[in-house]
Amino acid sequence: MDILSQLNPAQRQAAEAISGPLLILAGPGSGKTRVITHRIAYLIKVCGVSPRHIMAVTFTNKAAREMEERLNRLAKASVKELTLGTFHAICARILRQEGRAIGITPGFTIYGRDDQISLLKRAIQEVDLDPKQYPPAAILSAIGAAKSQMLTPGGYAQHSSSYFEEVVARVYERYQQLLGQSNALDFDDLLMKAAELFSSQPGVLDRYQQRYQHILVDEFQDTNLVQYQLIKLLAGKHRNICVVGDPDQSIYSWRSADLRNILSFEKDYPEARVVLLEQNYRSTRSILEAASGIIAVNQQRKPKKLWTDNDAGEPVNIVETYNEQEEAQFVVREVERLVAAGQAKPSDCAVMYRTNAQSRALEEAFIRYGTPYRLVAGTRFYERREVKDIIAYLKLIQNTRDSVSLLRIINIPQRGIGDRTLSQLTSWASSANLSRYEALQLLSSPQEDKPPPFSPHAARALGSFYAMVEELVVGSRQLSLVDLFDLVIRKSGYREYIQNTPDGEERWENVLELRTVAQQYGDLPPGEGLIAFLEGVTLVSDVDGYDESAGAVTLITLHQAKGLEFSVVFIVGMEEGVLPHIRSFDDPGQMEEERRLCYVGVTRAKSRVYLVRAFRRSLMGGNTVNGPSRFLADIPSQLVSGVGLRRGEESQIAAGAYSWDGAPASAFDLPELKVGDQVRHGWFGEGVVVSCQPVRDDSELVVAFRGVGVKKLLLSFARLEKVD
DNA sequence: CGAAAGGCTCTTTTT
DNA sequence: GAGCCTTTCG
Repeated sequence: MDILSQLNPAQRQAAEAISGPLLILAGPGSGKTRVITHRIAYLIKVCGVSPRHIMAVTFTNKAAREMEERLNRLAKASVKELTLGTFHAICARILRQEGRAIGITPGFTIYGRDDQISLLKRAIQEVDLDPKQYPPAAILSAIGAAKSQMLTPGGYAQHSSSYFEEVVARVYERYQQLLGQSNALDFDDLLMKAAELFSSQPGVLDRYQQRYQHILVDEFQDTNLVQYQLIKLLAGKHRNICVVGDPDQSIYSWRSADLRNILSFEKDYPEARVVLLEQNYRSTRSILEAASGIIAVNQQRKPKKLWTDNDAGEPVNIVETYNEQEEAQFVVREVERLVAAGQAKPSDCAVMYRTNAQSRALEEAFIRYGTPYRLVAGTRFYERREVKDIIAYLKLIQNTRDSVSLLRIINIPQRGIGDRTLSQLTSWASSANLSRYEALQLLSSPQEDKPPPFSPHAARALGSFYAMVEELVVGSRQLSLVDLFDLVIRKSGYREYIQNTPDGEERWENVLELRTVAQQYGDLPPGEGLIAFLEGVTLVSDVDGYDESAGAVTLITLHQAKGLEFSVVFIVGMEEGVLPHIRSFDDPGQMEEERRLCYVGVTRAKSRVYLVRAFRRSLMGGNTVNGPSRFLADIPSQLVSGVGLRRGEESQIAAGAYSWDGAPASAFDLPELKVGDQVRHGWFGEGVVVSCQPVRDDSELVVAFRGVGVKKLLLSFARLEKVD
């Protein structure tokens, strides 16, 4: 049987070139995932390579899971021994195994973004800086950038060339100390320490080089320097390294992803073969050409010629609405229309946006219309207070030095351990050179040479907290994860506590949902289950939970949409300041990235694309009027059809293509209106003009409609009729 | 010590 | 509009 028989010639070439370095430049929809899975299956089934000797790195856990499923089907062999996962997950595994060699305890805790921020706040305070003047988020991103270039605090300090960087250097150093005291590694440490391990321990490196005869990296355009170094080290012996990417889909530069990795690849591996995958199997020709029009404007790119055998399909729809509510309403109604016409199922449709905040208006509309939807990220399940609390308990049990978790829950539920007691504990512990938890331990044992500073009341509270955690720690050694979970709830009194807060029942439900997650680790031995669970909940990404079979419309950020595909794609917020985002305006490089983001969105679509913008949008409380996104102008006009466009743009519309609120689509003469005039609206009925404000080249009206209420409308858009 | 109220600052994207 | 922090009061 020929595993590769289903591939086109270029794909086949990419799958077969198993020895030596290989760079696959894969356009959107070109069957990239297909190539990777077939390549691995080919390695295993045809070339007889043991899965043990293969490492495949994906961008998300979900991608890893899917690849595993596909391989199980394709190779019909156990791929259990395959090393498959994200850089972070793979590095965490390696460090638990080998970290001792560079002073890392196997039971380390992984700090995610929120933990990082909270530890960073403390670090900033401890070097006597004001967290208000130096926002933790800004410092965190500087430290992250440093770590992605493998700069230690010392190394960073040497390079620092501005006052801010000197500040960062000081904070960075303290922050690393605090991490060490907590026996914790942050996200970026996972990569950096793994690279450090391999650079400093030739013996360890040698073993791993021996093992990984074949290495594959997906989404290579979004790797950063540490990640590049890691694979360079690992592939150093066999040099069978295959990287797959598309420079036009590089959208993570803010996370230190570096497109230069693709250039470096050809330099570091001069013998590398390059395969281009240019045939698109996903999209209609109109969609592909529209996307090409958008991306072609970028200067920093190699032109490439994507093509497809698919039909031209429908034009790309450009839609203007008045505000984000109407934008959302348009989306929902259009979905309903497509569904009713039998042209799509809800699950075929996705709504994409630049920022998470945009999902709110959409959600409200979906709820109001009763149309099923699924929000990919936003749920942010693991960011909920109650979920974080329980996880903090479990983290503390697993690693009692974890100061972030300890401080989070030491007084939740309230145990009478207030700020004062806490700062006493902190200074007492640090003067004795102990972790806070060790200090608690000392407090409850009789031999004290340093008298603890606490009031009897506080001492009792601390003592009973310590006793509780100790009991939980003991439990963790013998109980299954779920039993431990229940013990935590019982001993802490968390259920009663959370149920008495606002939205208590809903919060409790979330705790139970977390419990269900914990159940999935039931077959692991006690300690291992806990570590695996904690690692799982820390390294999850939002798309990981995304289930395409849910039968609902998908609401998703453009970033998360990378790698997915849908029949029908709505991109909302096609406005200057939103997409492209305002923060990219003064940086041409960032602007190019916004353009790539738009390109990623459009190329997710198989058959229909709607680019929707709102004339007015509320942003952070305020209101803004945004012009249409510059990207819209870069789509060849013959590929476009407009809906609900304002006057002056109507010429582009295929006449009568769409009338989305039942208003007569032909009434384009703008009536001259003044306060007090009677008007009729196709939707709201009759009303009276309350105010009339000029906005740009237009007028914004406030109209009181009989039996409907007061509405704000845009003159050119509302299609009002004057009633005499 | 803790709850409640008021004031402040941000809001890009995320493994 | 929300979350976070500080202040204030009981």
